[in-house]
Amino acid sequence: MKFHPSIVTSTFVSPLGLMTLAATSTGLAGVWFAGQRHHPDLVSWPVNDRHPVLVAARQQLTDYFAGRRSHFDLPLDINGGTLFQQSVWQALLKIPQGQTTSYGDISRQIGNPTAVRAVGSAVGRNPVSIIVPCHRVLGADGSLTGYAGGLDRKTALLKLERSLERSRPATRRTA
Amino acid sequence: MKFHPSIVTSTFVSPLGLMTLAATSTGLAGVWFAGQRHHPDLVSWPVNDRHPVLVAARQQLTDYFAGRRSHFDLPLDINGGTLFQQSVWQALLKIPQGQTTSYGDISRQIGNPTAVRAVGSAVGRNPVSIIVPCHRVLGADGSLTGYAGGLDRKTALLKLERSLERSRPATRRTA
DNA sequence: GGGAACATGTCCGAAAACGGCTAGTTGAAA
DNA sequence: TTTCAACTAGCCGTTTTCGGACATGTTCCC
Repeated sequence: MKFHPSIVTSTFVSPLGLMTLAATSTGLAGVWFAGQRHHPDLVSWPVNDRHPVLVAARQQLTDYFAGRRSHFDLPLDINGGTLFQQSVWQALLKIPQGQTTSYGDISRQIGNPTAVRAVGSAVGRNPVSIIVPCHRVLGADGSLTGYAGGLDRKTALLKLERSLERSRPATRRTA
Repeated sequence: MKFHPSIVTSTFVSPLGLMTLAATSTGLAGVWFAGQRHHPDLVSWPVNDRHPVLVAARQQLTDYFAGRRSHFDLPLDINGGTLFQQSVWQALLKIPQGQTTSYGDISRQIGNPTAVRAVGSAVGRNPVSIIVPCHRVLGADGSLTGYAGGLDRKTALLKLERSLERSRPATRRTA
C-alpha cells in the first residue's frame, strides 16, 4: 500500500495478538495482525490514537471479539489495489456473517471464472482484515487453504463467528 | 442412472417393504426396494401415481406377491448402463420363472466366459428388481452370495417363486 | 522486462481398488 | 477315502482416487 498523506495509525491488543489499525480522513484504511504477510511499512506512519474512526474501530473490534457484535459499521477507505483486487475485496464484503464461500465462487461472481488463483492472491492482500471478511473464503472442498495472518487465526475467527451465529436470535437463518 | 426428461415415479408397499417404481413414456424404467444399494436420487424425480405403466406394474407386482402371477407383461425401458451391463440384464430376462442360474453361466451366455466378477457387479446394478429377475442368480455352488436389496429379500423371492411353481398346473416342468 | 511464486479449481488420463465369482488346493476330521 | 471349510490366485468391468497440466492477475526479484 502506498503512503497516503493523511494516514494515521493506532495499535490494539486483541485476543489473537497485537493489531494495527490505519485510517485516512475518509475512513478505515487498514487492519493488520502483527506478523501478517503483505503488510506495509507500518513503522513510518504517524500514530494518532484519538482519530475518531480508529476509536470506533477499536471499540467495535473489542465487542466483536467479546461476542457482542457480529456486524461492523465503519466508513471504509480502501485506497490501493488494482481494479481486479478492488472487485475481489468488494465481493468479500458481500459474504454474510456466519457463512463461507470459496475462491471459485468469487471468481465466478466477479465475472472472471478462470481467474481462481488470482482471486487467491487478491484475497491474501486484503488490507482490512476481519472487517473485510477474507477469512470466510475456503477451498472448494471446505479446506482452510491459507490466511495471511496464519491459519490459527483464521480458524479462531470462523469459530467465533459460528458461535456468534448460534447465540443470535434465530431469525430466518439459512438452512 | 441418469436423469431422463420424461421420467416419473410412484411408490408401492410390498410385503418385503416399500418400493419405488419409475417409468418413462416408453416403459418401466426402474423398480427399487427401500434402502437398496446403487439406487439413484429418487427424491428429485416427479411423482405420478396414475402413469399407466406404473399402475399396471403395481397391479402385477401385487398379484405376484399374492401368488396369483408368475410372469410379468410390461413394456420395459432400461436406459442407463454400459453395453456390458445391458447384455447381462438381457440375459437375466431369459431365466425362466422358478429356475436359477449362476454368475458363471451368464458370463458364458454373453460370450465373455471369464468376466465372472464383472457379471456379479452388473447383476447388482440391475435397475428393475424382481421383473428383471436378478434374484435368480446364485453362486456356482448354489449359495446366495448377495443381493442389492438384502439377502433376506432374495431368499423370500426365491421361496415365493418355488411355491408359485408348485401350485401351478404341472405342465412339462423341467427336471 | 522476464520469470517465478502464490491462500485454487477444473479436466483428463492412468492406476488402483472394488465387487452379489470360481476353480483349484490344502489340511483336518469323520 | 471322502467331505468340507478355508484359503488362494486369477478373472474383468466399473468406480474412485491420484497426479499433472493448465488458466489468471499481481508482486517480487533479478
